[in-house]
Amino acid sequence: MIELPKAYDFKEYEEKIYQVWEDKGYFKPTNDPNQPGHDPTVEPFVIVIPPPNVTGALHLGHPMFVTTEDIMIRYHRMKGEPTLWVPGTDHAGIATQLQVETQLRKEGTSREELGREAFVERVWEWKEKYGGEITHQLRRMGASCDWERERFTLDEGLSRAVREAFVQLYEKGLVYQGPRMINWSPGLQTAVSDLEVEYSEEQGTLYYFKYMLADGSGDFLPVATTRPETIPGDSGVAVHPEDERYRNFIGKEVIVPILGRNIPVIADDYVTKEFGTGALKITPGHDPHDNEIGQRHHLELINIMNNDATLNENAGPYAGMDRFEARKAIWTDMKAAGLVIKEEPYMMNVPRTQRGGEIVEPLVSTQWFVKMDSLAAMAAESVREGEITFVPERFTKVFLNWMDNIEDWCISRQLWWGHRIPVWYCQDCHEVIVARDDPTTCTKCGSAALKQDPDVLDTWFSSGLWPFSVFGWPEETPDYQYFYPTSMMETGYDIIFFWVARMVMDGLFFTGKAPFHTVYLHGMVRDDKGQKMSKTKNNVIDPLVLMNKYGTDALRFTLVVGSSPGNDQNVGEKKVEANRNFANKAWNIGRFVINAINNMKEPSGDKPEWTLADAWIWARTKQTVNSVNNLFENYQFGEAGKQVYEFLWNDFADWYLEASKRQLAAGGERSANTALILAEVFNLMLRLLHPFTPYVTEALYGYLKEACGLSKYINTEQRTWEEHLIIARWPERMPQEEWEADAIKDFELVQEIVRAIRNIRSEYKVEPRQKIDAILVSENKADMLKLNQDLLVDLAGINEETLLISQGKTETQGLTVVVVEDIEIFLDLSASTDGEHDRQRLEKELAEAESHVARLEKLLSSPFAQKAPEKVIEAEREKLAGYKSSVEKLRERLK
RNA sequence: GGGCGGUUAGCUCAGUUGGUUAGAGCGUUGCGUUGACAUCGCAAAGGUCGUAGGUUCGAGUCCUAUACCACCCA
Repeated sequence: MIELPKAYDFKEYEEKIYQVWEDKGYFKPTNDPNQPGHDPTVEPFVIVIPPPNVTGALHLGHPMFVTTEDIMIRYHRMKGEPTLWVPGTDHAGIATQLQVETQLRKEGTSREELGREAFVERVWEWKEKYGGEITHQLRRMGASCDWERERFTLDEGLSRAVREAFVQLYEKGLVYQGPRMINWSPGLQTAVSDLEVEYSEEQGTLYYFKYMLADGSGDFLPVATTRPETIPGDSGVAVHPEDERYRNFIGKEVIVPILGRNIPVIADDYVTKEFGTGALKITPGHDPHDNEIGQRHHLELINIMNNDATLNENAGPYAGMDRFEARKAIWTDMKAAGLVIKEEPYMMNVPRTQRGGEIVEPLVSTQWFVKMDSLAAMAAESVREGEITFVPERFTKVFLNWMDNIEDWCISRQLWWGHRIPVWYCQDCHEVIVARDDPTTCTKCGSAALKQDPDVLDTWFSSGLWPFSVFGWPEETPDYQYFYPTSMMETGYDIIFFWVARMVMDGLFFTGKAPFHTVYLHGMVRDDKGQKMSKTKNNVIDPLVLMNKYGTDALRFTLVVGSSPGNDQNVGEKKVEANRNFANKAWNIGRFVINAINNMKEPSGDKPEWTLADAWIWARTKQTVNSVNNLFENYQFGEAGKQVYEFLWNDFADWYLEASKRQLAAGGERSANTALILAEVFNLMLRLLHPFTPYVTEALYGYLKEACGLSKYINTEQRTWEEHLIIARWPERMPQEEWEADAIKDFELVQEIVRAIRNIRSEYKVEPRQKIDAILVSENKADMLKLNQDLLVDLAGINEETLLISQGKTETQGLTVVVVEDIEIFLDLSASTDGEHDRQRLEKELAEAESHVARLEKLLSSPFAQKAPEKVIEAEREKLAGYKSSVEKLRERLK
């Protein structure tokens, strides 16, 4: 006999269950292409994980994506499809390098002191030690991915893919090296891509000063800037060609303050006349817009900055100063020289690095770039052609807009941790060699004096290849052939450009195929007030804390239920607690069901009629199964989870379980059949719920299966009992049958009657235990109610001995009446009744019913009755009839 | 400047082919523990669905305008 404890203790189950799943190999795909008997025609469902970075800083975004992806994976696995979820992590160049550098600093050393080789070795050691942390947590979250296929972006195979990709791009002229304006991070000492720069609105100052004319006339052009330290790099001053104020300055020369160089005044309609003074200093070396203007007007490009953000010799007297120091110094000097007009406070957009947050310096530097226009065009076309669809759909536009306005991608990083750029420079003949395999001699002059480019590639360069590199590309492995292209890319909308865009471009370019057909983007997780979580706000919720306190299932359910795709999600501890309660509710429903099976009596052999409650719960079960299937097919997981929740709690537990108690006690076939229905409905619901809350459902399934197997009276052949729920068959749609609508309608009427009586009991403060005498009078429903009088007795606390259900008038003197449609319910509340109060209540009910009658009569005499579909009109007519008979009965009572 | 999302109960949010009394969780109020569940049950209060127009027999749902909030891109 199976007996469950009173409450679900997730700590007892989670780890064990995960271990069983993994040991049994359930995470591995069926129809494995590496095994004999593989059938290539069966389409698999495949997700490659958006690789979290190895630094392993866990946040709620992780359980968010794990839950969403795991739901899809478990659903497809239960549907019997070959299902594969490939896990892995990326090497996160900057983040990881920073971690290790911090560690080194604590040890009193540095990466420079260690040297490149020793440093990289240290990072690998670090990765071995801490890199498993994040994957360990993914397991805790219940991620059912195939750990034997786990990948890391710096693995040998993936590194080969990166090299292959680089070389191919180079050979096709899509990778080039050159001096271009990039974003330089002085603290990290590396270039970063445009996407890695974030702009923050910050209070700054707008400095107004004089650009003196070189002709000695004493005239000047007033110029405003937020960055006076870049003045030494100025090579022109621009005004709008139609600006009357400055028209006669165009073509003249002005003198760079302090440095005394002469530079031209040019006209360009980029200049906004209304901004500042309407005259713009042009620093082509240190501002992306100025750079463009500079190119248009062939202005000199002057680099005034060193890599550590100090000024260089081109800055004259300011050489050696830090950029912010120089800002003060030059302004002081200009004040002294009488060149300053004024300063005013100004909100400016400050570019900062995503990582570290220091101010990024735009400057011209020699870096490697990927030429994006042709790649982006391919990606955009693929999306426009519908080869890739977005869920929610609105992200299509975001994606296309980015693709249509793409800039070349700076892929070199001045880091040591990452994929080294496969480019060698011959020290003798200066030949540039780009190769798949490390060359030993120069291809041109044969010299062995080769030096590899010191830089590494942007981490995202390898992430873009991830959907196929994980399968062994460029090798045509069985995995690659079978599992690629994948099915689904699921990730947060914040990285649509980082990952999704690059994966699409790379997939199309390198494999000729879109890497997935669907992109599902989830929203950001915020705190319970809708604030972005951040360390500075101190509102970060640690998923581990939640999981330890409420269990994994509760957290998973919280993250996905009650939100819709692509929308941000507020998470507070209260919600997780509520869902922990739901897991416990499911547990206790299971306890009850299993207990019912344990106590089954030997059936008499007669075929039992189904009760109304039986018919109703089965009809509702089918509705739920069908609806959940629809919702899953439309990626509406939140709504699907909610419907199962509501079915289990409101229909199954609150009503059917209560109704079943007497049926179970009845013995014979009635009892046996009730136990079977309980078991079957619960079984189906466990299956629907499993993708959301895998642990508690798996535990319950095990007990249910065992209980059914132990019962002498359950023919276990009637249902397939798969060994574990994780691989149990998903409940497919069940066609609706004729009887269902009536069963639902009748049961709902019973529910209404029960609720009405409960309300009266509550209103009149009748003790819950006290049975009350009742008479029900109904012309049309008396027979149905008689059949189901047990329900009224049990659920509404009616005295079974005295209950009278009749079709016509009976003696009801002194009884309190409640009306539900055409049913009059007379209750003996003589102990607590109050004539006046009663009258008021009935008048209130009458008024309400009358207002409905009036409303519906008006509606049905309006054009609605001609134009609306017959089904809708009929429903309204029925309602009207119900209210009309209520009104009639109530009026009679009030006479 | 362009774009996207949001505005529904005290709070946080659902509400996907428009169907006519708008839902949940939490919170609040009242009652209740001898076998599924106090991690609970029963009941109650609480909403002119941002505003103004429009389409329609019918609008929280579609269209237009507008206000506010948030985000993305430049």
